[in-house]
Parts: sequence; structure tokens; C-alpha cells
Amino acid sequence: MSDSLLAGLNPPQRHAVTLEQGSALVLAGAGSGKTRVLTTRIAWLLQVKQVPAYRILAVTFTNKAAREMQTRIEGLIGQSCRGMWIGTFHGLCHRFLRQHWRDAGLAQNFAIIDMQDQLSAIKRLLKQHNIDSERYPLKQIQFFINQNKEQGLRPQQLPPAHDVYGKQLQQLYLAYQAQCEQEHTVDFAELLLRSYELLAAHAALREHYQQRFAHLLIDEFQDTNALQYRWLTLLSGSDNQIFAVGDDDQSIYGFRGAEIGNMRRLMQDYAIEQPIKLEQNYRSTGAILQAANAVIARNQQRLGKQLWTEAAEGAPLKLFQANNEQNEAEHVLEQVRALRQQALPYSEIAVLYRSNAQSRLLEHHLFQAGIPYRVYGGLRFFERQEIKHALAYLRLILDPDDDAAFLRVVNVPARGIGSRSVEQLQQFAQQQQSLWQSCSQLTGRVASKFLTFTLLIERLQEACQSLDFASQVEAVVKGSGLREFYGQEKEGRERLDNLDELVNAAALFSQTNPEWPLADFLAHAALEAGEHGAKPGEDAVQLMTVHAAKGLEFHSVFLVGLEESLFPHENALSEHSGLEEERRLLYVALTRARQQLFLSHAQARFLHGQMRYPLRSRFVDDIPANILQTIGVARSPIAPHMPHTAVDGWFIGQTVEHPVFGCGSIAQIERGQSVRIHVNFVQHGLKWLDLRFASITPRQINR
DNA sequence: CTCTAAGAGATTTTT
DNA sequence: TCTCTTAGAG
Repeated sequence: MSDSLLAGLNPPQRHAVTLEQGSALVLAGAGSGKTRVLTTRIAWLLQVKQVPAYRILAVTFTNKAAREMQTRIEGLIGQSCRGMWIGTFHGLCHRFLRQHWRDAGLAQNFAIIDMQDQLSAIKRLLKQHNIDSERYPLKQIQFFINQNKEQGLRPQQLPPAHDVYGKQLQQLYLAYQAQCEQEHTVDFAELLLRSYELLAAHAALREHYQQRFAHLLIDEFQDTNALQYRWLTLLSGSDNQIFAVGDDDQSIYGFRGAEIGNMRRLMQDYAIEQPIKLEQNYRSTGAILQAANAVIARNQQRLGKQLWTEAAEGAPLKLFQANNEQNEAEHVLEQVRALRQQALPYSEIAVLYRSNAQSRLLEHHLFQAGIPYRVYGGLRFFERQEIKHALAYLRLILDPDDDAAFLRVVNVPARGIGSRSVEQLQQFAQQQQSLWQSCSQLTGRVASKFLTFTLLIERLQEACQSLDFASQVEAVVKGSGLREFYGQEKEGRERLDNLDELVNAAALFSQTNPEWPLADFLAHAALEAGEHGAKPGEDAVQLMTVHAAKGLEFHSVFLVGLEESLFPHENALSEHSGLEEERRLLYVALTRARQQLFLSHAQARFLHGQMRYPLRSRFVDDIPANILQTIGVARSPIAPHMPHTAVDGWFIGQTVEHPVFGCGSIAQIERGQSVRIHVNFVQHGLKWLDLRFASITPRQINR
């Protein structure tokens, strides 16, 4: 039995799968069979080591990955892995909190709110406290709250702030927490923090779970944040095994709090002497791997590994230099057609870009040419307005004190309750009680308006009691007036379809999880916003950001916009180790391709309403020339000899001095009619300087 | 309450 | 340039 499990594994894979005791860090390069190792290890534990399924906990970052892992394990062992805890960090914490809601200090019917909901919650908070959202941008407050939660910090635990601004932020964090308590809502970070705190505070509970989970397996370990790491260590106790799989070179979520350092920390904390390295790549050609290796080798902070393959070198990477972004899109189109000629399905072609804004032009060209395409990104199913409205009604049925849900639909469809009336109600509630409770205490003209609404909700509540799950959703969609509302709207057709789809989703959910209450469906909707990608079976060219492409692979990959300021992105240059993350991002992009890579950059690009003349990305210079073939040069080049990252001796990152603006560093160089440089001055901020007029001097670096 | 117009901001985003 | 948000008029 064990033989068939291990058949076809290479030595390091086999070593990882059959590790007897102690914790391990598996450093799994792109395309090295990471998922296979993880799933085979679990199957091996179950079958060979006879570990009961309930003693295993497997964590991933996405629902998709969790599902895939589960199916693959079940395929390996030939039966269901019931009893095993397998899911995302958030999904598992949610499960834990539903079970221990009382100990966690939560309401039994707590609702999970997504980032959108969180933002509107903060918005309400600002209004209530009369705080200028110019001075305190919503996004910034949200970032502040989430960042602290992800560090495990409650408002009370923050070091005292010295300035007014910091004090205000702390106050807002505190007020936000109070609001969530009152509304029985829990945001994403809160799921983790609550679970962590409960485990930390409740010894009996902690010991119970520590004894239960003999094996903790974590996928994409490089993406864990500080709190997730602490949660894991708490759960692992002193003698449970942690089996972490990840790739430091593919850590691209630093900006969201992922801590690449958790890999080294794990090795220290769990006495792991050497990571197990999976370096044989089964995906790409030799040329593609050479390029990827060369690029990533320039990063300093690495655990170190080098991908290799038994496959042939294959075709060289093709570099196209376009004269502008239109020309670049035309080139992609041309090449896509050529690939199609060779009978390659469209779905095996991906066009990757650094930022979403770049997709529009590509879409336009593909559309014109009648080539099917699919753009990843944008709103997902459960994030759509009409779906959120329907869910808000369901939330209210479940918990009328959910103010967020109340406010969302109190006047949708319109029932004459304007902002004036709502403000009066909020005044009355005084943050002491829920809006729902206040409704019943109101008197006068305003009261009657709200009465129609509360009666509606109560009627729906009653109607739902006798109904099965999907019928409840159906009843709400109809009874709330939402269906009629969107039926009348001009462009409401798609929304109506989506509402029908919601009913289907509910039916499917109750089928798969019989006996699970409505609250779980709502949690499911929040935690799994739905797929971004193509409908299965659809043959379309795949358009997405490099981030979205992680974990995927394609026969042919186009990587467009390889220009300074776009990739690497200009904002990244000023961030701490931003350039290294950009380089990892490139590494991810390159390793998506199995057979063929097309790289391109434009000499001129219209960006933010301005024509820009970006330089070719410095990253292109990192790719060995012998595997890089230039297949096209702009027809009417603006600059005959396209420079690299330096022009006339000036280079990006260089420190310069200006007689008026003082000292600064070069953020960007452009060559159009003349050479312009973008300098970030210490005193005066970003300024464009034309070298024909500006007199700047290089400054000796003495830091 | 809904519609229009003006203004700010424009990386990446698994949950 | 484009898109999303908010303010003010109708």
C-alpha cells in the first residue's frame, strides 16, 4: 500500500512524505510537486501510520486550495477524509468560534463581515463621531485596525500614541471594536484574533486541541502573517508535528502582512536543521527555468534553492519592444493567433500584467478580434450589490440587531426612508441600543415609516420558519421586494439572474451540508466570495495580474508592461524590501509558463492621462542573453538605442542634488524629445525635471 | 430621493 | 484618461 503511494516520487519528495517525527519545513519551488507532497503525506499518515483522520489539521490560504487538497487526498486513499480539519485559516477559526462562541464572548449568531462591510462600518463610525474623513481616510483606518489585529494587538494593548493623529486612530479602533460587539459582527482578522485569544486564555480548551491535533500541515507557509504563526504555535503545543510547505521565492503578499521571516522562525522555534528542498521542476522548459533562476538569484534574503529540470531547453524567451501600448496589445493578438494556428487552446494562453489597469486595452483588442477571453479580478459573486442586499435581509432575519444589515436595506427597495429619517433613528439609538430596538420605541411620523420595514422583516421571519433553506432565500428575494425592484431597473437583467443563482447556491449548500443553519450559509458567503475565474470548460484566453496567476500554469504566457515604474512598480521602490518582492513577483510570473514565454515592454505608454516614456524594466537585464530572443523592435522607435535603467549616466535610485530642492533620489527616467527625470526630494517631494533646463548634480553616497 | 457634475486618485488583495 | 465617490440641485 505504501509502495503505491510513494511510487513516482523523487527522493526529496519521498523523504518529506515519509518523515517520521519532528517538524519539517519543505522548501518547494514552483512546479516541484508541492501539492502532491502535501496530499501524499496526509494519505501516508492515514494509511501507513494509521493516524486517525480527526488528529490531522491541514491549513491552506484559499478555499480552492483546500478543496483541491481534500479531493486529492480522497483520491489517494479511496475514501472520504471525514473528521479531518481541512480548510483555510479563516474557515477553521470560524468553525472553532461557532463551536465555542460562548467562551469566545461572541453572540451565537455572529455574522462575518468582509472588507467591503468593514469599510462601511468604519464610515458609519466616522460619521457618528463627527470625524473628518479627509484627515482620516477610511482606507487608512481600515489598514490600521487590520494591521494591528494581525499583529495580535487590541486597542488597549497599543503603545500610547504621541501625536493627535495616532491617538485618534487608536480611539477609532476602540470604537470600531465596540460597534462590532454591539452589531454582533466579526471581521476577517477578528476570526483569527478571537480564536487565538481564546486558545491562549483557556487552558483546558487549548490542551484539548493540542492533544487532538497530532499533525499540523500548512500550505503556502511563506504567506502566513504574525498572528497565523502564533495561532499555529499555540495549537502545536510542545510535541505536535508541524509540517510546513512553502516557497520564500514566491512570497508576494508582504504588503498584506505576510511575513517571509516566519520560515526562518519556524526552523528556529522547532529545531529544524535543514529545510527539505524540492528543486526538480516538472513544469517548464530549461530556458524558462534558467530565466527564473537568474532573476531570483539577485535577491539577497533567500533560503536558497535552484530549480532544475530533465526537460529540454526548449524555445528561447521572446522579447518584444513595442513603440506604445497599442502596439504591444497588437503584438499579443498576433502571437495569440499564431498559437491558435498551432492548435493550442485559448485557455492554455495567459496574459499577465502587473496592475489591473493594463487589462482594458488588451480586452479591447481581443474583443475587436473576436477572440474569447476571461478577465480575472473585479467583483465576485457574493460581493455583488444585489447579492449583498439579499444577504442583508437574511442577516436581519437571523439577527435584527445587525445594524450594518439594517442600514444596508432599510431603504432598498426605496420605501421613503431617507438619510434624514435614518439619522434621527441613529440619534435616538445613541449607540446604546440597536437600530431595530429603537424602532419600536420611536413615536411620531418617523416611526410609521420604520414600522413598514420592521413589519416586513417580522413577516419574513415568520414565513421562513416553516421553510427549508433554499425556499427561505427564495422567499426573502421575493418578499423583500428586491426581485421586483431589479425587475424594473433598466439594466437589472443580470442582477435578477444573480438573485436566482443565489437561490441555487443556497439549495446546493443545504444539499451538501444538511442540517447546517442559515448562519453557516451566510458565513460561507462571506468567507468564500466565489470564483474569479473562467467557467469550467470555457475556452478563453486568460487575463490576470501576476498575483492572481500564482499557483496556475499555462502552455504559453505573455508578460506585458516590463517597464520601470510599472514592473517593478514605482511605489515598490520606496517600500522596505519592495524591490525584492517585485522580483519574486517576476519569478512567479515566469514560472507560470510550461513551454513559451513572451515578454514585452512599450517605449511610450499613456498612463494617468499623460504620455510617458518608460525605460525598459531592469529585470529584463537579469535574464541571460543566450535564452532571450528579441523578436520585434518598434517600427518607429522614439529612442533609437533603448537604454536600460540608466540614461546619460543617470540611474534610478541614484541620489542627486538640486540647487533649490536639495537632496533627493531618482524615481524614474524618461526619454522622449529630451531626457526627463522624476526625483523624489527629501524636502519637496516628487518633481519632474527636464535635463535641458534643470541643473542637478550627482551626490556621493555616504549613508 | 435620484440624478448629474465635479473632484480625487489611480499596485498587488488568497480570507 | 478613466473610474469611483461625494456634494448639490432638481
